[in-house]
Formats: sequence, C-alpha cells, structure tokens
Amino acid sequence: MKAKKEKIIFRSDCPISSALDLFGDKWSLLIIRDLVYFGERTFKDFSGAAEKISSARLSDRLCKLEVLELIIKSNHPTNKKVYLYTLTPKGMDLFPAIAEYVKWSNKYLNDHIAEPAKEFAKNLEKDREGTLNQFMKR
Amino acid sequence: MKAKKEKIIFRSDCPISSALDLFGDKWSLLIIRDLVYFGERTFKDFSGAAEKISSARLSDRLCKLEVLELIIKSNHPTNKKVYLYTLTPKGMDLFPAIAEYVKWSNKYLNDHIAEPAKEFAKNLEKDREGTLNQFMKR
DNA sequence: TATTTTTACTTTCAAATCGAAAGCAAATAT
DNA sequence: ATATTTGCTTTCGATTTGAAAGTAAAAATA
Repeated sequence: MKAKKEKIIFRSDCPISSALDLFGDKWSLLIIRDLVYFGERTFKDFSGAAEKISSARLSDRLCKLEVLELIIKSNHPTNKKVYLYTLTPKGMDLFPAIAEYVKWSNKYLNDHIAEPAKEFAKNLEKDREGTLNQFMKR
Repeated sequence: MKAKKEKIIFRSDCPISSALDLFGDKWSLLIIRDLVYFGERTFKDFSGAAEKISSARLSDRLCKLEVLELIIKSNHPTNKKVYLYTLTPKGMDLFPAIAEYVKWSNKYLNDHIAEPAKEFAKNLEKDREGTLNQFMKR
C-alpha cells in the first residue's frame, strides 16, 4: 500500500504529458493489456506474463492503477488468499491507445512480433471500430 | 552520441511491450508531439516546452529517436550551430496513438487540461480520420 | 576586430527508481 | 499437522534520472 498515498504531479496541462504522468511507465499498459485480453487476472497471473515483472514492481503498479481507478481489486469467490483484478470502464478506455501501438508495431517491427498479434493488427486495419468493440463491449 | 551504440532489448514478442521498449519513457512521445504540432524544432525549442526536460535527457532522447529513425536531424539552412529535428513517416505514424491519449485525457482529466487541447479532442471525436489526416498529410 | 551571447550539447553527482532475490504471514492443500 | 501456495514486503546493489555547471563553436554585437 506504499503507492496509495503518493500524489500525482502533472508536468503540465498537456493531455499527452498528463496521460504519461499517470501510466507512462514500462509496466502499466502491459497490466491493462492482460486485463483487456483475459478479462480478469490474479497477482500470479500477471507475474507469469512473458515480460517477467518483479513482484515489488507489480505490487506497486497494481496499487497505483487501483488508486487511479483504472482497475478494481476484488476477492476471489472461494479462495480468500487470492484477489481478482479487473478493468474499470476508465481503464478499458485505454484500449484504443494500446491498439494503436499494436498497429504501429505490426507495421514497423513486424518480423519481431508474435503471430496472433499480427492477426489482431490485421483485423484492426480492416475494421477498427468492430475490432475494438469486440473487446470493449464485454 | 552516447545513445547510439546501445542495443534495444525487447522484453517479449508482444507488440505493445515492444513499442514501450522503444519509446515507452516519459519524454519520447512529448518530443514526437512537439514535432507533430510544429513540424520542425530545435534543441532550444524542445527545451522550452512546458514540461521542462533536462538537457542531458533531451540530448539522450533525441539521439535514441534518431537511431530508431523516428526523427531526422538536419542542418539549419543559415545557422551552423543550430540543428533542425523533423519527423520521419515512421515517427509520424505514432500520432494516432498520441491522439488516443488526448481523447482519454479529455474524457478523464478534462478539468486539468488546456483549452486548445480540448478543442482538438472534440475534433477527434467528431471526425477522427479527418483530424488525423490534417496533420499526417503535411 | 574583439568580446559577448547563444546554442547544443557533455559532465558531474546526489537522489530516485528499478530488478532480483529473499522473506513473510495467512490461507489452502495434503 | 505439515507442506505449499499466494500476495505481497523488504533489502540491496545497480541503473536511471534531474539539476546544475561546464564547454566549445558559431553568431551577434560593440
């Protein structure tokens, strides 16, 4: 709960720099990504992602994202030790930005990225609205 | 020129994490932002932005963005001491992602952001394609 | 022409942030 | 009753950062 009390200092009144001040680190969007894709995740689930976030960083980031109301932490229905993290609409609204990263990487880092992501990028090019809604309407 | 020789290490083959590995820091997108908006900028111009990047960081980031071929550094037509930075198409293609940040911030940080940015966000909502093309076609 | 100023950096250094590993307490599984 | 799992926290050395000062060359000014 270290992250909870910190105040966010905005560098300016620019919407881009302000957004970066909130979640412009190396990990936040990857947490959002997992939640968009899987709907809900546990601490262990996040830890298992390919990028190998450390537990200290993950703990810290989950707190911050919760304070920002981008995610919600709730109890597991049967296991008291496990928590479930899900996206708020505010968090889900970051998906369009994430999708633009997917498109960019598909265009410029194509031979480096995974096959399923290429598929997703193709769908985004073909029908942006529809592809986004597929996830955001859930 | 310290940045030139460093190799980029990708955390995974995910397009989102890969994009963040390239320009997922607090400053890169703000440099891109300035270039989208102003077309070309000098070192001093960037330094003058509201967010007050330090010269060491600016120098480092400009190098990296140049190596990534997101920006181009060229000579000033008359002043030998001054350099002009401009966007490549690859760099300009980050604008849609930036625009999504503008939309998000306009929705969720509305009373914090500057008036002109709100105008821009409104235009984006009304006619995304047109508003993006206004900048990207230049 | 001499000197002052401007520009684009580089250097330095203390502070903040980070990742890796180990530790921990409560809950669950055995 | 004991072992294991889970979601953290703690520690600590390494990396990254920002602020400030310094530099060298070019341009502007006197």
